[in-house]
Amino acid sequence: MDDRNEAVTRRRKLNSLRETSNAFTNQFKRTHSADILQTMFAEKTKEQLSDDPFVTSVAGRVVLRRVMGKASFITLRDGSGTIQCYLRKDGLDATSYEEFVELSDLGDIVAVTGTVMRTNKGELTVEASSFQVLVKSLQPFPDKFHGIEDSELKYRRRYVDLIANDRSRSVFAKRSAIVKELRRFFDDRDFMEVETPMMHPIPGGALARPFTTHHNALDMDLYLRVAPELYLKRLVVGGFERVYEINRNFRNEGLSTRHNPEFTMLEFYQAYATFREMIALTRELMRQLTLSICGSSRIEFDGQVLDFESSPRETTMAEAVASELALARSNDIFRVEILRTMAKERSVAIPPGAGWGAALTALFEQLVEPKLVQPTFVTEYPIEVSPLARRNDANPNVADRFEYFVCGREIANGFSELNDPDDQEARFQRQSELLDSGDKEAMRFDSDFILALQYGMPPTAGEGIGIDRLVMLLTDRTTIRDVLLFPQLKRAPQ
RNA sequence: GGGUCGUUAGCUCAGCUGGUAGAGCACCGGGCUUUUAACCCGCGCGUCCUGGGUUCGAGCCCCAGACGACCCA
Repeated sequence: MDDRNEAVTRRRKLNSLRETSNAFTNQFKRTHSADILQTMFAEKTKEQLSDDPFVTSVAGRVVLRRVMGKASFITLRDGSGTIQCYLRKDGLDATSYEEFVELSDLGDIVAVTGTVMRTNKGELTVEASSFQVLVKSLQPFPDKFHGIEDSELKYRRRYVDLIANDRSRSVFAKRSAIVKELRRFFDDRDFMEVETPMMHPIPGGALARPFTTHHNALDMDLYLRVAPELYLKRLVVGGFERVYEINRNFRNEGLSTRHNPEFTMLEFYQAYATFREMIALTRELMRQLTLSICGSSRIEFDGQVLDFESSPRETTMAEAVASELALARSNDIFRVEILRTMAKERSVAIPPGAGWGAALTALFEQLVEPKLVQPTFVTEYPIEVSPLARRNDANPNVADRFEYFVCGREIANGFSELNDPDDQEARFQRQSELLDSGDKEAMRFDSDFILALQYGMPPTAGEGIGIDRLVMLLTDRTTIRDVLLFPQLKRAPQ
């Protein structure tokens, strides 16, 4: 029967509304948001409210609806929170109460004008003197208790998820707060926010496969950026000594609980600093962020308590891998044949042309990373896997670089920047050889960047922090899709 | 790319050994003027993801595919 089909009955109700009024009016003016009312009258008793009536106009989506014959309660949600409304047949004109009972539904956006009261159970409520449907919702409303559980529906129709699930709303509110807090942190330290190109003629700044596109008027292939790094360093050459950018990167890779093809990255660069200062800055940033966003520098993630107050652990990559492999002789960690043997024994895949550095890194990523639960800084990354980082003065095989891990996840990557144009040129050369031999993640030779370094870049340190993973950490979400408003999915069936 | 699990009413989910498809909420009808996931009575509204196959008979078994989740690479 059609009259049991909710979409049809809602459509019928809309038609009735169209007959008597402007069904999609924009003439209503609300005077208060839900949270303003809740704070204004938080301390007022039922008696105080009835002795001193306060008239208000509110509007929002009907998220709960309880009709009891000649009186009803609805809960409205607006952008700020919720407020209950009480509608009595005697308190409204007959047509308004009729419109409420017969033509409004869960999910409609409605307006209520009335006086603020408190119910017998103590809930702040607007007692309606007028009621109006502002927007008729034509789609059935999700389960009022369970909301939307189906992950596919959640991601494809995020708006429904946001309407139905408090948890989702709060994750994205927190995400916004985190980004705001990051800006404040860097602004307070005299960093300047900049925007650099998203479309690069030569992709660079990270070991990753880029997306390609084409500019018609210029008849020119372009790449969506994999990182802003090389442009930000050009700005440091130009004299902006502290810059940061929060923006999207694009990497043409698979999807997983930790990877989305487009993701948000914070990168910042500070002249006359070294990676040591970046480590200190990161530590302070994390302490402040956890405190302001989560209310404590001890937070829970995936069932584990993480401590951002105590001094973070620090280790070198070689130390970490050596201790994991329990090597008999300490020098073995520097011998690539030994590493290859150990990798084979533990079925760790080592890339074909890998030297010592790439082999060590592969072992590290697969054996050590997942075990770094408490905040940990890992230093002395091999030069082989660090084509843009400054060579260590004492050990030319490693870079003045660190990565920061929490709960087995890489949160940040920073280093003292390579500002020797000749060394950079040699590193690019090596990368383009790798590219030619089929490594799709290798970097391209960027001669304009070399030119920039030839003008002279002050000694500088820089760092990148993956915002999505940071948000996951601070909102206790184990999948990146839960912190992206519109995560990438396959094409919907049919 | 590989493995495992899932897809049943608008939503959340049951469905036995293969035998005419179920619940709660929502919807629809009735009652109810301070409710709180309101409650009470009545009503089950369906492309069982898609396409093949086996069978007298398939939501269930087999094959292929789509989408999703998790794990691995």
